[in-house]
Amino acid sequence: MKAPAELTAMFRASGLKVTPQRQLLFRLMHENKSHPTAESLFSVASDHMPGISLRTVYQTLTDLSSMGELRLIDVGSGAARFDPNLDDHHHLVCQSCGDVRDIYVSGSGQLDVDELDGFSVDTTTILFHGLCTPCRVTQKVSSTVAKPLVGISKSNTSSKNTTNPKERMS
Amino acid sequence: MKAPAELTAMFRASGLKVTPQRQLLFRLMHENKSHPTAESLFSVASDHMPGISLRTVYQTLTDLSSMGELRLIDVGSGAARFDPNLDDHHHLVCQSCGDVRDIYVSGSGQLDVDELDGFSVDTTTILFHGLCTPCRVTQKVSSTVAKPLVGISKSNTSSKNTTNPKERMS
DNA sequence: TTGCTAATTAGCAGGTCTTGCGAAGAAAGG
DNA sequence: CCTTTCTTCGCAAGACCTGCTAATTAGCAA
Repeated sequence: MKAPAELTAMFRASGLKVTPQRQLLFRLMHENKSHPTAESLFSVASDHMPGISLRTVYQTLTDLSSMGELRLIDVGSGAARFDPNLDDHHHLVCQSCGDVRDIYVSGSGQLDVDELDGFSVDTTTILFHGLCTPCRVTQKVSSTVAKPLVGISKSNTSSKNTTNPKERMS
Repeated sequence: MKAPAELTAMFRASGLKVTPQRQLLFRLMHENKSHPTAESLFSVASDHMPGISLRTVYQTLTDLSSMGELRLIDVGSGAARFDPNLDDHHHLVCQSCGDVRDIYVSGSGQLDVDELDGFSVDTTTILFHGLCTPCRVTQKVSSTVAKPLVGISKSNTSSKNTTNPKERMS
């Protein structure tokens, strides 16, 4: 994703307005490696700008995605995540803490596939599910934790961050 | 996924009861290649057993998943899909009709990954997004269809199948 | 600066998908 | 046939996301 100043220019060039809310979100997402959900970004944004609306966060993230400045990723944990890294890369997902990390995979473009017959592939997404180092070290083999279909739910309503989507921002 | 008779034995051996609802769902899922959602399976099940509850379908699919007889797949279209194919395989997802097909990928186990440092990979899921043959033939290049974050929504309430999750069952 | 107009924000209602809960019902086993 | 325990149904509720609209504001021009 481009730097805030460039995004500002791009937005104005497209007839879109650059509001303080958008500028804040540009800054918070720029080089953000935490793969935040809309909700977790909202939480951080609220610290900088109390009163900002979750709706606005969704709106801006969606706008940036459709401009190609953000990649939307779905790791199956319930809520969509947003990634400003536009390189060709994939993701590591910790099954314990839910953390998501970028990973570069060589040769993923020419995976050897059987019986494609007629299907034309546009994009390939690869998710590696496993345990990150902190979680692997901490945990004994806690066996099959019957996990619900949807992701680990957070019951924090716009307050501080809890566990799952770790944020490390300015 | 095992055959209905075997599942019946397994369930009883675990102290679980084998109800007509479960037997029907065992049959409907056995060798089912359509990757149904709970809702679409419910729709088909309702034709065979009017009055069956969507709740029961969810319950049984979840049970089968945690017994390892069904794989839960999330192609990012909003609703979870269930796959009785337990082979090591991946999925082709048509961006136009939403259809999901199994695909066998050789060498996906030893993808060349950079900087794994410490992360231990348990499972790898690969999604190929593109167009299936029917959709590719039909469509002109309909450009960027601004697609919502959540999947194509269906407003059919437990009636016949509409478009998205195609069912071809007994 | 002032004024205009189109874009944006906030907030809430509503939609989709899934799970929690409890009363009524049914499968297993004696 | 009876008892125990698990299931089913149906509804309420929760999580996530989008539609709608009145009030506000950015950007531009005079």
